[in-house]
Amino acid sequence: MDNAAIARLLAETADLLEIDGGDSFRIRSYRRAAESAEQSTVDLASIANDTAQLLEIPGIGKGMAAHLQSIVATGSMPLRDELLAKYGASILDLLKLPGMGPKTVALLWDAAKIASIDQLAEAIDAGKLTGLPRMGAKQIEKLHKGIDDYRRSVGRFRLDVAEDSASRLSRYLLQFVGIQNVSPAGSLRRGRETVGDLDLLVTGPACEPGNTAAAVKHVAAYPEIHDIIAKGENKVSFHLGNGLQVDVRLLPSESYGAALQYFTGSKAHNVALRQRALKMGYTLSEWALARLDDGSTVAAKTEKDIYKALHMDWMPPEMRENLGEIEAAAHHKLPKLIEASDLRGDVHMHTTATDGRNSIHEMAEAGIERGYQYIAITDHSKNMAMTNGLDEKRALEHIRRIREVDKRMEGRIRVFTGIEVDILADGKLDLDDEVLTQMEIVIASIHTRFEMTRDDMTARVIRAMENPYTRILGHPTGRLLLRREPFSLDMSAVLRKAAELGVAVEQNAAPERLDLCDRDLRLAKEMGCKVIISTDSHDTRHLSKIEYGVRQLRRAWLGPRDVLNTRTAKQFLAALRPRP
DNA sequence: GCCGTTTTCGGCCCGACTGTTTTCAGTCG
Repeated sequence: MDNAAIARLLAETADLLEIDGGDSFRIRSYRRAAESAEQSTVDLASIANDTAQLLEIPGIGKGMAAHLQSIVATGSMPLRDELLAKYGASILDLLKLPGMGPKTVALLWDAAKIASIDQLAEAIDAGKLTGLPRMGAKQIEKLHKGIDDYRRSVGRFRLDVAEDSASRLSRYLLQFVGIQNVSPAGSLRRGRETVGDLDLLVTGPACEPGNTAAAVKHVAAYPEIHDIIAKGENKVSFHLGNGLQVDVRLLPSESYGAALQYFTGSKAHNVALRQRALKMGYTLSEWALARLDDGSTVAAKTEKDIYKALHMDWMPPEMRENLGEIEAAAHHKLPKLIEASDLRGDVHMHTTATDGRNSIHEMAEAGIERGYQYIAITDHSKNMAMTNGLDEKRALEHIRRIREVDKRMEGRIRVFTGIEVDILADGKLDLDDEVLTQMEIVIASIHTRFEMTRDDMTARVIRAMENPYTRILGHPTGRLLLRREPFSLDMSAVLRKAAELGVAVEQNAAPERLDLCDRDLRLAKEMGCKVIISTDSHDTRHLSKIEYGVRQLRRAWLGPRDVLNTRTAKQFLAALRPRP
């Protein structure tokens, strides 16, 4: 069991305890232990026997150490089992609905023994919720919508989760001598923000026709398999423990390119490509591009061969959505897409001054390690009380410390002073101008999800951008993938205004955020809106998550010139809206 | 349940917003 799985069990226990009405400080200690487990760089399972070593981890005391040992030994712990027996596992799904916290779950349980989303939906339809305390019409409507959103998202997985599963499985598959190559295809390869299932293409001597039995057996013996759906000569389908469906296909190497092309998709791209092939007297399948008349193979071994035979340039998978890439490739006019290595700086991150886990200096060193020429320290402002947000006085002290570190780096990296200010209900920022005027980078972000109309929400964001100190609009849509829908915002009005004012819009690269979807990004490019990409990192490790945001930019055909932080430090500052 | 001690127990990030309250509880960040 890895640390992440242990952390999940502990967090789950905390949720259950909360529903059960347990002591809030006790609950918090379970949460902290979960966080600690997740963050820890030592493999907990391997040191579980050594109690002394466990106790060295912050947030782990005698009780928690015993829990950990139980988890590693049995896969669970008595307290969790007890609570699960009482409520059932699916009661935890209820907490995923917006506006639904432990108290409300407990209320629903006490009043109507509701313990799952399906039961809640039934109860709403039957009108059983009316009359319950704190359950007015609005609240019920909110839950109803939340259930709809939830049901739309089940069965999909975030890109980073799928990628993680894919790379672990790949490592396992490659242990087999006859397997030489494993490539993810499908929406994972195209860099979609969420994926429905995993397509892995496998080649090597053990994958040649008539010779696959041993390789199939190896695939089916993968320890993380939950249940096998189908097992044939060339394909094994199964679910992983986390519910992700995986299709592993064994392919002869001579049709590898055709298969990779076919299984990468998208469907729309493939349909258009096959039409093109037909017009040229060919037929395209997962096995090969072949002549229509005599069936002889024209190309099959690599994707490049196939596109070339269709008189096209090879294109990155992120572009394959039939949104003009076929014509562009045929006219040899594909744009150059941005790459992570083009970026010269990351300008949104937090430190221990607020809710980050590393110091200014550590973040700077991590920036250097990534090859950056500059970073910006942008901690939270006072309205974010929970994060220990900075008030005016602390913000000024913090700037002084940032400048000190900047000086101490002696040009190895520039460290910009900055702040992530909160946008209040009326669109004002929560810090005084005297402080903001000291900052090189002012990111204005919405953190509170107000129940307001689309027009009011849009006006609020625009008002915040009209503040002359705002240089960047931070995580503009507030979405959390598979958990929370974006704000109700008129995105084209926001982007138009940003372009007009010269405010840069942030693509938040964290894989659970990816604020701007490809459509928003295309819109931003069309309108000449400045775009920056950043990680909103709370620790040094998170800086590498920039890759996920970059893939989203690539899906919208953005090149290095379309993104401000591909520029040098000086050029970057000059490209931002001028300070008042 | 953890931590840091005042070695035996008290403290443990807090403020804004919403809906249903007629003065506040619950959720969120």
